[in-house]
Amino acid sequence: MYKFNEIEKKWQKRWEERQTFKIGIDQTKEKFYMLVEFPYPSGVGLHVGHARVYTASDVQARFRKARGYNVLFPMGWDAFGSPAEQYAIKNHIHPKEAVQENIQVFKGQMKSLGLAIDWSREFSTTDPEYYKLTQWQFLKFYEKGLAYKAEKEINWCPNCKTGLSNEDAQGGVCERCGEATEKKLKNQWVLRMSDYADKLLDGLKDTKFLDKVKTAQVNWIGKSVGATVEFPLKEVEDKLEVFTTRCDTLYGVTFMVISPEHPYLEKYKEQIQNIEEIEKYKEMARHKSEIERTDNTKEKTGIAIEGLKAINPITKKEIPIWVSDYVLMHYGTGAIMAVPAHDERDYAFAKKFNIPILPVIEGGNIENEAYIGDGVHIHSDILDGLEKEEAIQKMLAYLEENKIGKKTVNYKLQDWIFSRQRFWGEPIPMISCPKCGWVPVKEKDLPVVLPDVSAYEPTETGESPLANIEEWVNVKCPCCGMDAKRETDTMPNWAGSSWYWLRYMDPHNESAIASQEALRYFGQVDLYDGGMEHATRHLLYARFWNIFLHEQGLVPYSEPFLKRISHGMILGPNGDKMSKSKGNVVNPNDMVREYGADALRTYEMFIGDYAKDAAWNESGLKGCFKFLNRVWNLQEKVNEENKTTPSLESCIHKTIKKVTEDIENLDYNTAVSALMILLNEYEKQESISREDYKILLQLLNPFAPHMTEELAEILKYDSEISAMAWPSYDEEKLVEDTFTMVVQVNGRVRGKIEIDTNTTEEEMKEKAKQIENVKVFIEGKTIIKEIVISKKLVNIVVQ
RNA sequence: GCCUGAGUGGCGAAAUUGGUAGACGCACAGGACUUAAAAUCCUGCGGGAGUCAAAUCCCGUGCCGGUUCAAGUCCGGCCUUAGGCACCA
Repeated sequence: MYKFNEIEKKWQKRWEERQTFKIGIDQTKEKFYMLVEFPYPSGVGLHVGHARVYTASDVQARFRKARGYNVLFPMGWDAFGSPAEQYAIKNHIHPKEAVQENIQVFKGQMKSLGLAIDWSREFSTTDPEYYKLTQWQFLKFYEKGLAYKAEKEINWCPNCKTGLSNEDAQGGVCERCGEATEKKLKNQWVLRMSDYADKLLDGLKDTKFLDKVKTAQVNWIGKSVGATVEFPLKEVEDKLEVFTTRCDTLYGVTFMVISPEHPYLEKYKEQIQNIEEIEKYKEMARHKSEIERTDNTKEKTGIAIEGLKAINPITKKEIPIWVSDYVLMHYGTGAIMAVPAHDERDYAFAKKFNIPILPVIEGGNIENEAYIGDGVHIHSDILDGLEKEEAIQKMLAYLEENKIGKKTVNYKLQDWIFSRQRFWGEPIPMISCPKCGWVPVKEKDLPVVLPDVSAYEPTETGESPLANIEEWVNVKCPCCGMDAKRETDTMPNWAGSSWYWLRYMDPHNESAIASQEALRYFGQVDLYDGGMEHATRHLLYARFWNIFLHEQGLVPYSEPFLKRISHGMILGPNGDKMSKSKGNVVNPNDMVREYGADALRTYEMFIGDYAKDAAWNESGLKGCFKFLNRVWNLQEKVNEENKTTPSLESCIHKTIKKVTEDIENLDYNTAVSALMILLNEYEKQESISREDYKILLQLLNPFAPHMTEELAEILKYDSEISAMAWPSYDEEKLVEDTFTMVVQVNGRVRGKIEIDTNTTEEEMKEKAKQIENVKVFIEGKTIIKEIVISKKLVNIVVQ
C-alpha cells in the first residue's frame, strides 16, 4: 500500500516551494483561463461538494497545461456580505477577523487537495486595495449617469433589515433568510441596468453558455414587444398611458386598471370621489407580502375609481378605471387596458365585478372563459377580418399616424438596487452636501475604508449601522468644503464579484483594474464553472458590469465569459441535500486523512455525470483508493523497454483518445473508467514497458497528481509529469486486427464470431451463414434481405 | 400554467451517425491465501425457462402506440421527477 500521506505532503510542499503553478504573461503560448466561482469563506469550511468543483477545475487546468497552454487558474475570496457578518455577530468578533480565520481554513483545505492554483494571484474582495477599485468603478458608473439615487419601492427584508434587488428577492422571498419580503419606499442607489437589457440579450449570441443558462437569462430579461397607447381622461386634461402587446384588441377594451401605487391616485385625489376607500385599499396592498400579491390563484380584488374616467382613443367610448393590485407598478406603465374577452386575468376581474365582456376575436366561448387563442378579428371596424399579426401592424400604423400611441419594447429586467443597509460591504463613495447635493469622493481619497467599530448589527430604523458612527459619517464636502455627510449604505455583495476575474489577470496593479497588456493577453474566461443559482444574478450583474467597462474602453472584450457550465451537487448518502442540521455533511479533511487527496479526487470525478447531482458513497471512494493502489503496485511489473508493448498499442491509443476527449467534454467519469480499463489490460500482462506505464501515469495525473508524480520519480523518467506534454494518439493505431461480428436474423442476435478486420462484406455474409445457431433460424426459409454493416454486423431477414 | 432537462440491474452509472443494452465501479455470493481477521487475488452476478453443467430460448432501458431489417437512441400521445419562470399586460 502506498503512503499517500507522506507523498501528498511532499509534492504539495514541492509545488509551493518551486511555484510550479505560478504563471505570467507569455506571448509565445496560447492562454487558457479556467475560472471557478470564488467561494464565500463561511465558518463551516469546505465540504465534498466544493471539493468536486475545485477538483474538476483542477483536472481541466492540469490537462490544458499539459497540452501546451499557459493556464490561468486563480483563486480568491468573496468575503463581503451577510453570512460573514452574521458569523461575526454570533461569535462576537469583527467580520474582518472572522473572514481572515475562515480564509485560512478554506485555503488549507484547498491546498490539501493539491490544487494547481497560482496562489500569488490570491485576493479577497474585502481587501481595501481591492474594494478601492470596486469603489472607483462605482464612480465610473456615476460619472456616466448610470448610478443614481432614487426614492423607490424596493424589496425589504424585515428579518435582515435591508433592501434587496429584484434578483435577490425572487419569488418574494429573501435570498438570505427565506423571509417573505415587503415593499418599502426607500431612497436607494440604483444602477441603470435596464438600459443594457438589449445588450445583455444580444451578447448571449457571442457566448457558449449552456442552453438552460441562456434561457434563464432570456426569461429574466423578459423582452416583450408591444405598444404604448394613450387614453385621454374625461374629467381632466391628461392621458393615461398603458403598455400592451395586443394593441389589435383595442376595440375590446371595456375597462382600465391601474396599480395601487400609480401616481395618478395622488395627483387626482381631488377629483376622485371615493378616495378614502381607495387609500384603504392602497394600505392593504402595501402590507401584503409579495407572495400574497402575486399568487394568481387567489380571487381578484379592486375598486372602481369614481370621478375619473377614460376615453377609448379608437372608439371614443367612455370606460371606467379601476384600481387593483394585479397590476404591477414596476412593469410597463403601471396601468393596463383590460380586454376581458381575451385575457384570463381581465376575464376573472370582469366576471367578479360584472363588467361587460366584448369579444373582438373569433373563437372560443366567452360565456365560460377568455379566448386567448388566435383568430379573425370581429367587431373591430378597420381590423375586421384580419389575422393577429396583420391586425397588430395595422393598428400600430394607425396609432402612430394619429399620435395616440407607438411601438414600444418593454423589459422585465429592472434597474439594479445597489444599496444595502449593512455594515459589512463596500462603502458607497458618495458624500451628501446640503449645498452641492450628492458629490463623489475624490479619486485620490479612495478607498473609503470601513471604520473599526464594536457594533455592526443592523439597526431597527432601516439605516445602515455606519450611520451611527459620527466621526466617520461627518466629512467636509469635497466640492465646497462645508459640513457634509457620507453615504452610509454599502454595496451588495454582488459588487465585488462583478469584476474579480479581471483582477486575477494582474492582481497587484496599484493604478488600474489590471494592465491593458494583461487584459488583452488573458482576454475572456475560457471556461467558467459555477452554480445554477447564479444564472440570473451574478452572471447577469457580471456581464452588465463588463459590458459597461468595455464601453468605457477599460477592458478589451464586451462579454467576459466564453463558456459557462454548471455542476451538480454532492448529496448526502441518503440522497438528501447535505446540511449541518441533517448531520449528513461529509468533510473532505476526513476523507483526505483516511484515503488521501488523490483517491478523493478520483472518486469525485468518477461519481457520475459532472452536471448532475450525486449521492455520496464512501464505498465508491474505497473502490477508487483500491484502483490507485493497483496502479502503485503495478510498478513492480515495469520492464526496461522504452517502447509501447505491441499487444497493448491499440488499447493505449484508444485510451489516450478517450481520456483526452472526455476531459475536453467534461465527461470526467468515463475518463476515469477508461483508465480503469487500461489498468485491467496492463494487469493481464506478464510485464509492461516503461513507456506503457508512463502513458498511464500521464493520463491519470490530472486526477491523481501526487501519486503519479511520485511514481514518475521512482521510475526516473526524464521530467516531472507536470512538465511533460500530454500523450498523443495515432488514428491508425486505434484499429485492431480482429473484431466481433454480430449476426442477427430478423433483427435478433443469433451468433457472434471474432473475425479478421479486413474481411469483406461478401465474406462477412458467407461466414455469418456458416454459424450453427444462425443456420437453425434460416433453414427452410427464404432470405429476403441481407444487411451488412462493415466491421460490425450482418442482419439476415427471412420469411 | 409556461419553458428546459431527466427517467436504464440491488446501487452509482456506460452505450459515435439508430447497429452486441448494462462498459467501469460499488454492494453481494463462492473460492484462494491466513491460526484468524483485515488487505490482496480468482470466479460469478438484470429477470425467467432450460441443463449435472452447458448450449440455447423468452422477457427487459417510465407507460401506450408508430416508423425501421434493426429503437435506450427517431416520431406521436401520456405519466413521474428535478430545475427555471410565473397576475409581466
